[in-house]
Amino acid sequence: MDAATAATATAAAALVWFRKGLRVHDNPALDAARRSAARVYPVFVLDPRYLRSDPAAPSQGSARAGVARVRFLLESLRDLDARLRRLGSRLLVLRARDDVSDAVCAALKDWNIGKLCFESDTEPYALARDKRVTDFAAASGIEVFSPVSHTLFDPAEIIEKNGGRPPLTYKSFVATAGEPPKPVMEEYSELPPIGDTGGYELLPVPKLEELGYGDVSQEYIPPFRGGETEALKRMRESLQDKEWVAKFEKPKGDPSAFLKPATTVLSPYLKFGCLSARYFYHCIQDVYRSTKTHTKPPVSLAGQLLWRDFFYTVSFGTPNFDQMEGNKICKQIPWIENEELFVAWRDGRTGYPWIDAIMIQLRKWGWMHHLARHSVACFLTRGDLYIHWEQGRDVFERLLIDSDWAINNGNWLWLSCSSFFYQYHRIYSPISFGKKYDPNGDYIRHFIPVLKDMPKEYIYEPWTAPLSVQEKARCIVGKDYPKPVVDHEAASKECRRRMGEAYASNRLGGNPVKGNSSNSSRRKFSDGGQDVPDSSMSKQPR
DNA sequence: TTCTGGTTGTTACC
DNA sequence: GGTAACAACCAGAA
Repeated sequence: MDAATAATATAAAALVWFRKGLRVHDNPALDAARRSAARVYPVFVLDPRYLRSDPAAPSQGSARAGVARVRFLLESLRDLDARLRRLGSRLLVLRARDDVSDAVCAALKDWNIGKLCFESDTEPYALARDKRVTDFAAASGIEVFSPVSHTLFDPAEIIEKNGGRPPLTYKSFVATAGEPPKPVMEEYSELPPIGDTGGYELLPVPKLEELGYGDVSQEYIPPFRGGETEALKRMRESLQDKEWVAKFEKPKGDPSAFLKPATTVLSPYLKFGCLSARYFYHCIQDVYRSTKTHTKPPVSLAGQLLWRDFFYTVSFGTPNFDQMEGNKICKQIPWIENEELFVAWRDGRTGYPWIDAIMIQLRKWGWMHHLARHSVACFLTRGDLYIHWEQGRDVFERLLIDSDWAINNGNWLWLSCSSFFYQYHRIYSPISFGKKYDPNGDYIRHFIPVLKDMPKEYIYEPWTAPLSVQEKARCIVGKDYPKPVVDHEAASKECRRRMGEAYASNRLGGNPVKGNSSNSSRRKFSDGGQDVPDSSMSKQPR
């Protein structure tokens, strides 16, 4: 159903189910509810599976989310509640006993809801959850309105426009997508009141301390506060500097900048929907209209929002997108298993200060610059350790405050040269890449205090410092700070060799017996086989 | 079948 | 701050 039809339908009571989309502006689901019902119940359901403390997890938080992201979520909910209250409403925070969908269905029934409105969500977990609710609604005669408003475009529409498959390059995605719809930005001063909530106990948004994660050190508070209010303020501040916006080129940012990050840091707000991607996109276009020239996609600021939609679209149209096995766009690579090396990477103890500082920033802030993410992802996978990208993906997914299923998986596929990007001989140096931006090592000194007195000559390679220098800096390598877990020169060389081998066997792989070379120009999406290459391209068959 | 272009490598050299 | 060599990938277009 489109927005206009939704608006004309009337229902006595509507329930707006917030999940992502934690905002009032450009919120078509909320908009449809307020137009069509005399009473509107804005609901958020706390998911115990997402929030329950897990003492066995490698850092404070739940099994699925680190404390930084949980804090960001709670701040966002408090802000949403405050904004709804200014409109004469409030956020109804429910606690699911087990399954979130059960809690929603119960509320729909208990409050005699005639219309359910929620933002469409394309993640597999969300699709399964939402289907349980929409099935219940259909069986109960409850009208459902579920608009696309998390992304610029509707991923399903783009796939259809592209002939039933997702575009696999950014360029073809942009060509297919065209211009995004405009945001819904109508101002209004009040919402319909909430109705009778019966015997429901209405609790305020819980405090982080109430969730049982123990004492959360002040050290682990990221410098970004959650919520729509903060999102809009941050966006306006970023867009105020029109020259900066017009000249923005993503690959040129400084990954070591942390006091004033080189990007907008709006990603966590987009992740939770505190900021509408469409509103942001259109505000950027306004800035472009006021400047003589501006950068273009893929590197421009607007181009970054298109990247986001690109990954949403490919992830929606690719079965098993979040794993190697059964994923047709993913190279099959025999990654090695090495718990010791993996834990060293995860906990920021590789002995490479640039890598470790980034991983510590991740644990403390839940955010790092994009290129910093590249450095550590490359190091874990095809660059040095040759460990499975899914293991790194899990660490990022849990700890990042902007952790986003489609984008996180997409970037790990990219960085591990498993999909999208295939130039595996391009490897980030864990020494020179950071040094290029921050020769003094201020970033390292900030996140790894034990190295703060190491002279700049050695800060990226402390194991090369003479013992007298290490003693003077009160940092003995091997005691106060680890020795490198691998030799980058040798490890990266070996990784290149293995990647070459893996690629060759992917070309040979699939079903060389069944494969029909006369057919090979047609891309086969329906079976497991990849096209059979010209034998002169291949190494020895095995 | 062939060609082109691809957000974000490093080092050496000018 | 620019360029070439390094070794050589793929999807999409023609």
